[in-house]
Amino acid sequence: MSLIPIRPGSPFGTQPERSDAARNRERLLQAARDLVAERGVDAVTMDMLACRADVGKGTVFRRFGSRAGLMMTLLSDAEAEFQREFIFGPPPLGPGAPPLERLIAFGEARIKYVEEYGELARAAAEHSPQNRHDAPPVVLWHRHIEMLLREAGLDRDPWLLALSLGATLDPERMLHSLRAHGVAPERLAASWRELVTRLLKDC
Amino acid sequence: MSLIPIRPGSPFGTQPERSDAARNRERLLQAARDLVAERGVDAVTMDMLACRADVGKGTVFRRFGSRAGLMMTLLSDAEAEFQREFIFGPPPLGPGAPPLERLIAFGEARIKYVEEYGELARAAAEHSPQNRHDAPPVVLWHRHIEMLLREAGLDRDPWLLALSLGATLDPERMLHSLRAHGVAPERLAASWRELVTRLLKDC
DNA sequence: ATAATAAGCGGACCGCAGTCCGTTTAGAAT
DNA sequence: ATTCTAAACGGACTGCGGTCCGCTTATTAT
Repeated sequence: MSLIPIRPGSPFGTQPERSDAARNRERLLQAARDLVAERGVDAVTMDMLACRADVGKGTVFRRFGSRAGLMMTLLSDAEAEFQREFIFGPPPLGPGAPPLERLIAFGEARIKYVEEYGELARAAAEHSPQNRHDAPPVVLWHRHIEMLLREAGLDRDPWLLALSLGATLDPERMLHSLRAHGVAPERLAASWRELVTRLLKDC
Repeated sequence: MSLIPIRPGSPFGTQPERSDAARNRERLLQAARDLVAERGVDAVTMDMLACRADVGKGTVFRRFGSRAGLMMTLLSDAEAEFQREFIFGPPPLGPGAPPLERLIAFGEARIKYVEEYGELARAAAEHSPQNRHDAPPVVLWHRHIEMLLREAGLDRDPWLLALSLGATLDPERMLHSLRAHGVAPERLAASWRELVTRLLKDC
């Protein structure tokens, strides 16, 4: 399902999960989606979730590891879809277009993603620089930007430059611009376009 | 003392703090510095601080408002010094040099700042997008970058562009590169130089 | 000196994320 | 069907940041 397996599911040799575990997982995911829908991401507590799903608290943490892990799980379908699009999808986001256009499209797609899932994404990164910067999806985005920079001929430490560009697209930061400062998404997109266009000029 | 008054001190008409309050503030700051020195920022808890300073927990929070507030207070001298340097100090960091050189110097200074105070700065921004992005010093850095961009002739939404550049210099992010990935500070500086140089080319 | 008062104080208390460990149970082996 | 065992479970417990509120005390006015 996800291109990068975010949670438990099924590495290879491992036997399938027990039936009660599967049932509880479904109950938990359903309850989590309901709670997020009716109260907002930030108001959902792990106790609340355990209670609503009618399981013990230990079960919640066994399943998701942490609050951030729960949020990642809730995001994983959207995340997988996003990954599919920029890896296999049609240009300009997917392969086929020149790198500058792909970069621009990548930024625009991220902005839309943050508009829709920003709160979840923020909660999925909270309380751990490790999760924030080295979670598999983040590393993948980073590598993708780095690859596009290389393709565009930017050979001076593209890894760090990709980190800088990634910082611009950070969910918390963009969310803050959008919500706290009322910046229009189109303006964010225009600024991103301007930024990468200038960066890649004459390479 | 600080150019931007970070904590309580003395707005104008307010009478000076009571003597016992002053004494407790000194005790708290001394205890906080000691604890940070001997156990590291992340290991210092508010209870621990209250206990070491021999005051009640309520007093700690009355003084600093939150853990982040405490860390900001511990940073305020270094922060004021940094502000002085890029506002009034000698070029290329201070006024007098061309904007590109000032930008480069600003990034370099921030990198040194993070090397020295990164953990404190990270802790000062934790648990609140509000504090992270709209704290007075952050706003000041942002304005400074924006001003330099304008001076350099970059007139397409310099406010948002400054936000992007600021994101690159974010303490948590740089700290993560430095510590978790072992990136040398000189490499960070070189990447920053490359980034802003390309951005300001042909303006 | 005494009284009045507001700032300051302390620590019990709360909510939340995350852990621990004794108990239950699904599913395999016989 | 019975036994076995490892996975799963549940909820009491811990640690931390942060709040609340009744008590204390420095300071000012009389």
